[in-house]
Amino acid sequence: MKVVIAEKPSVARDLAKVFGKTTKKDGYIEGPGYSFTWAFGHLVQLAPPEVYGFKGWRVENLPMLPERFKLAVRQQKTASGTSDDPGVVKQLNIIKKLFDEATEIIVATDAGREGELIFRYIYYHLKCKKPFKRLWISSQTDEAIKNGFRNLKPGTEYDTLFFSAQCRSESDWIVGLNATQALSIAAGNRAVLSLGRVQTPTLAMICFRYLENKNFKPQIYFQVAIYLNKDDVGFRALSIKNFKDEETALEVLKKVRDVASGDAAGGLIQNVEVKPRKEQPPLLHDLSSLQQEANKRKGFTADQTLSLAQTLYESKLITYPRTGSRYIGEDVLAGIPQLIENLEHHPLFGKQASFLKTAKLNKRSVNAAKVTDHHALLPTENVPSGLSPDLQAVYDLIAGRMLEAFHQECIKELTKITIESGSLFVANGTVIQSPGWRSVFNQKDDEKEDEDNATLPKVSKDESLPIEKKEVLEKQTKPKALYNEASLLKAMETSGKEIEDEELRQAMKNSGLGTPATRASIIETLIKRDYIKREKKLLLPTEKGLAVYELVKDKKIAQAELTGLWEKRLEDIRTGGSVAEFKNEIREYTRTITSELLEAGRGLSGLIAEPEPEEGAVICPHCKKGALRFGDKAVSCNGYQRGCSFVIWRTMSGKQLTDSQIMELIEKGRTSVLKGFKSKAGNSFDASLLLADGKVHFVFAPRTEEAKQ
DNA sequence: GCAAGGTC
Repeated sequence: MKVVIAEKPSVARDLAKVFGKTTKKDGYIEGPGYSFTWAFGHLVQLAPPEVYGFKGWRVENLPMLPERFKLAVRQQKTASGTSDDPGVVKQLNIIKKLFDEATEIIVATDAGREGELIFRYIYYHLKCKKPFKRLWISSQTDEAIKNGFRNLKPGTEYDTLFFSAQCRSESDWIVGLNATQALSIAAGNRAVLSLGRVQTPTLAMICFRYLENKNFKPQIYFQVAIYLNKDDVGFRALSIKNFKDEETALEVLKKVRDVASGDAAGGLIQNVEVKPRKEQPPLLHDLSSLQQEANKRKGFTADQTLSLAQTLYESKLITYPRTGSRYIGEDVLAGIPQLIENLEHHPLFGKQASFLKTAKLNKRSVNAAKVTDHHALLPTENVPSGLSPDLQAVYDLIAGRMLEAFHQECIKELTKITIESGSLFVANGTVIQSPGWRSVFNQKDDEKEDEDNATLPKVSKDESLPIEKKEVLEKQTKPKALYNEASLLKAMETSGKEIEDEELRQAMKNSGLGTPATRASIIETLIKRDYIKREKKLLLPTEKGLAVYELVKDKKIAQAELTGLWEKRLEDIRTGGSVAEFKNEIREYTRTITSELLEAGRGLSGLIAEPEPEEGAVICPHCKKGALRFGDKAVSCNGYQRGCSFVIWRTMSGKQLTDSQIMELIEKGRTSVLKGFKSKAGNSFDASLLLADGKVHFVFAPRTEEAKQ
């Protein structure tokens, strides 16, 4: 029997379908001659530092540079700490059993670097030795799948891809964990001050923009506006020049031949320029553009949108959401007319669907070469009903975008009228002649220029019009806007470089910060660390975030370019370049940044405030701070983290345990230490949570002999 | 108690 392993259940199902009759089993699907199993993303990952004996967060451990990395089962967090995720363990056992029985292993994880890593980590963790073949497809249509199975590649052809993936993974571990511990320890170990290749440049972007905005000195300038009229259609024209001081503007104003100054038609039309402009429809959505749109229109956070999209995906209403491509291939295009027809009764854009059914489809979003692991977001053939408003909103953004993307161009007419009246003035106007794709949502332009006239009358050269009013306008230059989630996601895609052009932005994506699947969680991490906060729609740095930024802003770890540099090297490795060289450089860099941060981070200690104890929290009598909560089951003093040399204890019932009672429980083996450890010195503990007689006790005890005195 | 990456 051949065993096929996919990255996720949905792909395994798609593959199995092609082979005809299949039976669903626990954790895999059985078909004729094949079994199809799956992972759920990374089931196996790099082991945490403790596994190498790096206990606690201590200077002596740094830098942590494992010679050979170890793998561990993905962890889950529970009230009593972290442990192997039972769902993952179960699936790994199923995979192991299938691999053991297999005559051939076929790797069908996503066709990309991380897909390769997902499989290899599982394979090496299970100590499997069987050779494997690789299925490499970028589309899940029956034809593509069949073709892929006819053209399986030897697994070894992807060894260098694995090496590059492994380097990415290990380098993020080494740099991220060491930098995080170094900064946190230096600042007094009172809070986690995390740093990483992606999160720190992201924080830097937010802080830089915030400071730039705050320190912006607006320049005041003046413009002269005149108001003309023809056939009862009024419009406004502005002086071509801006003026630094009001006096000059007033002089220009004075020369304007308005009606009040006795000139019945003092505005001489010097020139009329009419230009048509075609506006292509937007591309189909990828996750990032969906998140941006949902943030702009509905105020959803990136994280909310991802989770709503995941729900729609699990309900089989939309295609795979964590895609980074905004294109589809010809094969998918074949199914689009049906998808459009399905929307005919949609209350918002049923009409447009009906129209599009008979129109020629715009092929701008069709480009198989730009489809990577997954194609752009589309609705599926299933028609939803009774969705919650939020789910419906996200569904509508995806379905509506599909209509837009295949719709016709929007044709606009740009008119520019130049008027002479003492000096030169210009009136701009935009008229939509054929809305095309814009009729789907009937949305105005994003950047509506306030200098534009909604309507302009027909005027001709050398005509003279009355000027009904004139005035001096005082204006200010504006700073760049603070980031919100939409603009931050956009900036992350292009490493902070501002690129308006959609296609150019697509091209830059490969060197962007993070991936579509991880950006939302990066933002959430920065919030969790108290580096940034949401204020209405804006993302603003906190004091802590700014302090960390100040400290690291000139270091490589805060530069978006670091990712670009790594990517270049990883690509070298994929094509056969030296792995050892890159690894050595990363280690060397880690040594440098670790010692720099240990030194520099000391300046932060005063800035990291203690969190206020929560309402009803247990207060440690020694350090007078609130104890940590483990769900509703347990609390524990976190004294050793904040320099309190005592760890305190209380049982659930309020009964105090003495040191000797604790020792007795441990010695009798009736207690298991869930967190921390007991030292050989007897009553010296690092433990904070004990289980005895099936009851949870919170035990606070002196950590060392010295502390007891 | 840490990274970034994947996905339920």
